[in-house]
Amino acid sequence: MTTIATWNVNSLNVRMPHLQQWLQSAQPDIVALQETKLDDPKFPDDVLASLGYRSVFCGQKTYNGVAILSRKPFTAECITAVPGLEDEQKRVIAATVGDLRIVDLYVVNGQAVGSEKYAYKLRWLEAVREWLRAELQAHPNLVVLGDFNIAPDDRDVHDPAIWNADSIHSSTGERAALQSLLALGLHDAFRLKNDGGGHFSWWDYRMGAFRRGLGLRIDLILVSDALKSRVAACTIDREPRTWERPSDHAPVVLELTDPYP
DNA sequence: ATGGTGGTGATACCA
Repeated sequence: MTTIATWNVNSLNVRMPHLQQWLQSAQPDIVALQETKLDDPKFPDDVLASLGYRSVFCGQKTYNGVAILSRKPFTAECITAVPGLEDEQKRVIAATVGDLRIVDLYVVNGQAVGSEKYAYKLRWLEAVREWLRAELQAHPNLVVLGDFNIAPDDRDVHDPAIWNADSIHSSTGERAALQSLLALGLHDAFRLKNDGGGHFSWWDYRMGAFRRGLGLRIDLILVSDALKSRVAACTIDREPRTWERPSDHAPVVLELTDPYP
């Protein structure tokens, strides 16, 4: 079995103790991180190495920043930008581990429907789609995971009246953009194993949202056609969200059976 | 009804 996780840590500086504790208890093979908020020289790759994880990372100060951790060696140079997209923001990293291609995304938040940041979100997702089209051609065993900042459908929001067609994270345009990624031949791994609503990966820090169960499922793991039959489980680990000074996101964990033979 | 919380870093900005 291979365990692959995604977690928006909202500052790796602050969350390093949480990450260490979680790595030790969950024992994932591969972890995609978002919002590390660290310049590359400050990335704690030595500490992670002492815990048994190699890392590749692409960060900046204060905002954004992504990384992939792996117990097994990376077997190709990593990519840290969307080909052909002009973008200062460090939001993507792709790496290869064994027979798996891993693409880690920190999708643009988008602020509000109709804003400039919303337009940037949709433009960015279009460029990512064209990149993923090429990645799929080159790497049939593709996992695309991260903070998508999009709740795929109404089961993925606590209140569809609040999170509606005009709200950021659930708008018609964002959901269409996500569907066009899936149309490349990708599958929302969580939905391969769970049908119901009320499963969330993010809760606002404000108004006791976590305690009251008011969340969204916006952290996703997508798998290619070739990997679909290897998905054994996909779960959201809410426990780290209960810890003191938590990230506002919970880790999402995919379990893949090993290829036969 | 606005502000409610948190990270960064020193003041607003982003989420």
